[in-house]
Amino acid sequence: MNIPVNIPVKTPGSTGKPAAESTAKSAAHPPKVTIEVVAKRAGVSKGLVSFALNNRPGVAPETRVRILQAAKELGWKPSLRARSLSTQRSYALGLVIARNPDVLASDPFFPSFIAGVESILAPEGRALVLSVVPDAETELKTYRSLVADGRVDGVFLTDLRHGDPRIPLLVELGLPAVTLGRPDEPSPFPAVTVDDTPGVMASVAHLAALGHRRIAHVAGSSTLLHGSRRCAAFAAALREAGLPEGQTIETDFSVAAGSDATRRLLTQDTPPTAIVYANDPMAIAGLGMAHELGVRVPHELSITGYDDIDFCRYVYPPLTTVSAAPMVWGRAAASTLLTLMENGSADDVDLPAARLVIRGSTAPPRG
Amino acid sequence: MNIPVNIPVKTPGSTGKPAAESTAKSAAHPPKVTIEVVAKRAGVSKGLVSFALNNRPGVAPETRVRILQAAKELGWKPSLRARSLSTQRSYALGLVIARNPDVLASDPFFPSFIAGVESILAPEGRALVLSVVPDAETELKTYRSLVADGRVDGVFLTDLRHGDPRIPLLVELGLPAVTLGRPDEPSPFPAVTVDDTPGVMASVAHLAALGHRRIAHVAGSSTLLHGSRRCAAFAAALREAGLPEGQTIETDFSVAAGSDATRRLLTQDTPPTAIVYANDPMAIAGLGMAHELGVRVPHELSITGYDDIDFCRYVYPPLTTVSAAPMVWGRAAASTLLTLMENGSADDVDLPAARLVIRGSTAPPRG
DNA sequence: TAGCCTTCCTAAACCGGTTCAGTTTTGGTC
DNA sequence: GACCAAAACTGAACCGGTTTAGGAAGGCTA
Repeated sequence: MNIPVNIPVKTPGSTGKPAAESTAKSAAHPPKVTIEVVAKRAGVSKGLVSFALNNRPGVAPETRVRILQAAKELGWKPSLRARSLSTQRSYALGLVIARNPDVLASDPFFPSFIAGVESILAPEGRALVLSVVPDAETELKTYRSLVADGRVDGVFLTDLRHGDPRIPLLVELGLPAVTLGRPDEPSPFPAVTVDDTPGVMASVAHLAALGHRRIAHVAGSSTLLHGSRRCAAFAAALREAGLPEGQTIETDFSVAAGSDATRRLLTQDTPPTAIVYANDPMAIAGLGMAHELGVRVPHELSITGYDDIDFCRYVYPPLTTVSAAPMVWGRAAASTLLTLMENGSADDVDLPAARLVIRGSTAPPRG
Repeated sequence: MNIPVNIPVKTPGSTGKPAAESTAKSAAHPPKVTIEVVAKRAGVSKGLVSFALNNRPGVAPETRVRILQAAKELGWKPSLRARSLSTQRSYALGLVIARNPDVLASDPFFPSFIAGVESILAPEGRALVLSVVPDAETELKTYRSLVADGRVDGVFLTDLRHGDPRIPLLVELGLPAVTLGRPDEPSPFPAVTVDDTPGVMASVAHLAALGHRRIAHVAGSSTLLHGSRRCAAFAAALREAGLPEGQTIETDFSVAAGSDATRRLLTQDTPPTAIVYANDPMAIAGLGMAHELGVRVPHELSITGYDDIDFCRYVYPPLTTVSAAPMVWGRAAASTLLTLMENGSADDVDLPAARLVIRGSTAPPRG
């Protein structure tokens, strides 16, 4: 049953740490280049090398040049570990994700967000320490141990919740942070926000303009700030359009929940003619459920999502959705966090509001 | 346009590093608990505390107890940074992902894999350092700098390629690693594998049994080992079933490419009656394209995917696919890497072969 | 009682940077 | 030439552990 494909030459038990030697000409120990060696070469004390490196005042211009020259010749890079010990910093940032693995897997937000973060951190020589934990309790413990171990100098706070306990915790721990979105209580941390209200309102307005009167909402978890905010935006938009209150079903943002909610909505006596989903994965699941129930989209049911994930363009019909920009968000958050740590303060950043992208999943009702 | 929602009380510019003080009773400096303090309390030298902590021989049993007791009373945890400096280890593991952001975003493999990795690392006090880079060249540089900075003690090697340059690089750098899958050339590193051949072959066998004779393959990138292996398995399965060679289109695993490939296949004079996709996102895109072209699935076209991502169950018709188990993979890889670093060697692990999951997207042809 | 191991422990070096008190050099002013 | 301040630089302490050489105490053999 186990078909061997290209099994490499390897005697059992030979797997192991590769030998340290790399070049053939390694006669003795490859002499480690430390700040001492550089100092000697440049004919100065190691303290001065340190000064020159971190370009601080008090080093004569020509001496500085000589030192940097020596460092370059020797190929010296200061030891991050030694530097960490004396500066009490780790030159790394942290991201703790507390999510049900299923939800995490179907949500493309984080991969993109992280790609954005990395694009800023890498050139700065900062690393990203990632933790994925199963629940909120473990999450708090994780922050504590990240700080206790001095693993990170700052963190990204995503998936804000009402009265988020992480904010006082981080304050207590003295850990700088950036919040993705604005917390609903006083926070000392800079916030990077994308206003998602206009996008949701535009979705509803778009549906209303098409003639829909019974619009339902498959919402995300109301414990999450953006979940309840999108919910509020939905209700406000209905009022604004002069429509009656719509049905709302709260979910955990998972694909399975989106599917279930859709079934419940569509198997009623008077089903809605349009459904606004709080994220794309649920909308796609809803699309599947509609198919299964024989409800044609968009002719008998209009559907909108949120996020504009890659899939949207390629399901059928292509999904009308609201375009967020997680990569941009990641970049902004990383820049802000770096600024905060460097200057001791950073301004909030408001990214351009997410915009409605109209595709084929919405049409006038009973078309 | 910018609707303010719960803007917290905050004077501009007040954002900044939160004050370090946490408890009200912080009279003077909160006295840092170092190994010195513990040593003093236990009435021994700090060297001995170190010995006791790392339970090494040469400490009298009662003394050891006294030391550990003192440490507990003082709430002492050894400083990771200091320990890093003297042991030359970082107690962190690395994962470098080189992927087009689009592909990365639609592929739920990594989130799940990482969740699995974390479930093993966290209890061991190890952190995961994640890098997402745009291309293979940057990837190599990233490994170099991770080592140069001593950020990680070992790495996970995913998305193996033919004659993968990362393997000799890691050997040169002396960095322990675990490969996800077996490289096609000698490798000193332990491999954690899931044999994907049986799954692909089962897919084809299943389709052949249903009566399909024109089966096409939308393959992944052939530079990736698992891409070309699945391709080979596909061809082999056709031969085994006594079917003629099938059409194969190579892609980059992206949703867009899956959609395009499907259009090309279906708009031919004699289109296939079944398509085997190298991953689920492409299969789902293929499903969308089939709908768009008015080709009914599964009646006029059968479709199979690979990975069994969450979506599969919720699209319509639900997708027949091959179930991989990225979380289990993550766990196995993390365990193996830890073993390797502790013992200097670790055995290969063969995880149970991925299995075919039959759902609604496959049926006899021209039903 | 000397000689020799063990066992338990200490003191100090070490990892490789940063930082600061203080010394030497430089240059300007009267 | 004396005086002084600023600039340039050194030496040593420091971050907080690990590791090693070696010392003291105790037990065993001859």
